[in-house]
Amino acid sequence: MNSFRSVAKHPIISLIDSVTTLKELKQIHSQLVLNSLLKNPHLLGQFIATIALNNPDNLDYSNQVLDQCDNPTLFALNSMIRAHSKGSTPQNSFRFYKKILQSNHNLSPDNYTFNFLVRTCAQLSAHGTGLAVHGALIKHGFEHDPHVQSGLIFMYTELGCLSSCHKVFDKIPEPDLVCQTAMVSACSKCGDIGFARELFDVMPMRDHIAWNAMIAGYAQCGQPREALSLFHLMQMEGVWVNEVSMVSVLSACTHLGALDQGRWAHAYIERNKLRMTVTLGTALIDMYAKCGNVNKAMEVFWGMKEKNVYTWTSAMGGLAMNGFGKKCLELFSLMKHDGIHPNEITFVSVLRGCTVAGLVEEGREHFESMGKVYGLEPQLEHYGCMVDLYGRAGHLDEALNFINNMPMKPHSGAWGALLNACRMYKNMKLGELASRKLVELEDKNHCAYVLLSNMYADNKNWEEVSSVREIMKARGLTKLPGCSVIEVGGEVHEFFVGDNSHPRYDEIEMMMAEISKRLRLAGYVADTNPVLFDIEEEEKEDALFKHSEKDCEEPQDLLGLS
DNA sequence: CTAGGGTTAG
Repeated sequence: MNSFRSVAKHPIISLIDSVTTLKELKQIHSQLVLNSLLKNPHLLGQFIATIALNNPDNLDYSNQVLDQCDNPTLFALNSMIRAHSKGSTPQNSFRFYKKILQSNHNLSPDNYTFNFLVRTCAQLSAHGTGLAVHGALIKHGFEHDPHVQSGLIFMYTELGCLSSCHKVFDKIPEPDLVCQTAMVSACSKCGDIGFARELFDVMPMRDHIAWNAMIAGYAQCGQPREALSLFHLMQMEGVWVNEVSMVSVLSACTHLGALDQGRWAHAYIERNKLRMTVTLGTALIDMYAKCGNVNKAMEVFWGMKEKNVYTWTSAMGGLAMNGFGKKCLELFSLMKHDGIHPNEITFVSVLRGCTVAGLVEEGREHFESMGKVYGLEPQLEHYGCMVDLYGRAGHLDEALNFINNMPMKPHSGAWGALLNACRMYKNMKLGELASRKLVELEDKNHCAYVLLSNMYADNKNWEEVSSVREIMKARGLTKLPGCSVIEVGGEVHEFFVGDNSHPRYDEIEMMMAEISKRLRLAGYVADTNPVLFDIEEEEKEDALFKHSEKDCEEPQDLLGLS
């Protein structure tokens, strides 16, 4: 009996798990070769699996080892497909699938092979290939393997193909918990949250992952209240809550602007000693920053031992959103210094930081660097940010020039940013052009009409104002009222413009008057320019005082950056 | 000796 046939890991293989450097790995490799241990195909398979799965983002070495071997086992090849499906080069999975098919040692793909391959297709969003793999696995008879089935549902979810998810799911006579949860997730991610909930409600057994999937579904599809109420139910039913649940809860609080509930969630995490994962920390930072407590967001940020590109991007975006442009850019430098590579979304935060700091030239340089230094292709969002950057700085011609030189068709975001800038700087001519373009792109967009009519109002051109209003009426558009949301004692209150329906409106109005008085005493003077046309001058100032955002200077030494 | 469902930044 060959001792290498035993099921247990060879001690040398176990050693690799603790190896971190390539140098050490090579030493172990040469030891194995010197002792002829790698001639044993099972040990070679274990070796390859271990080094590949430990470094899925750099598979050069395991590729080399495998290529030197002329009779790799199915286990070794499956491990290579698996590692590639998890890493940064999933397309290479297919090389090993071919090796299985072309093997002269009578290998044929098994259920593991297809499970990993399906994940590769999901990772690549490769629709055609996904269909081909689906066909191949049916041909090889693995259609009824539950692991493969849940993998297929996951793949079609990533491909955005809900009807295919249904086709797979409906063919399963008795779908298990995992397939059911995958289907709940598929429906909520592909836009059918109602059916997701129906499925969830009729599940005979629901574990904490099923609950997490349903709560995440609500949080992701813009129904944060439902997410929170389902979380409440989850606690009532005594289901195990973990850090994944809390990420969705925080995300729901963020979308509601519910700082008190967000604080409660933070306290809950600490009280129950949940693991502060990178994802959870990032969700906390995002919640605090977007609910307006940027200092607390940064406190969480600095307290995190491990940070990834999401964490940094989130903190930078939060700083920019709260008006701390320079701090945002300082953080960008620190992030690069820490060896974290920025991605497309990071640059959205960077460009916003430049915009709020008014750093036009620096913004342009960062934009240029995306392609030249980081190999990232600017997307529509980045072009929109650049128009905003030029526009808010008053460089309207450059903003227009930028739009005209975009390599793709300018979207409403670009024209909208220009229109907004035209109003800020009272450029009627350009403003008319921008709003015309905006209406061409989406003729049901209120913003174009409203901004344009406000511009005419600024100019006291009342005839044009009413003509825009007439057009809006003719096209069935009435202005959506602006809405502010505030949360008090766990209850969320909404206020629309001119809305006095709140039960405690009188008290609120008295308090607002008091705040306004103190603001005036403190020297705050309302800027009445960018305000709606149809109210009188004193009324305008009154309306402005009730608006919640006030421009303020960047406070110093607040954010632990200096 | 390998595998499946849930989480974060625009």
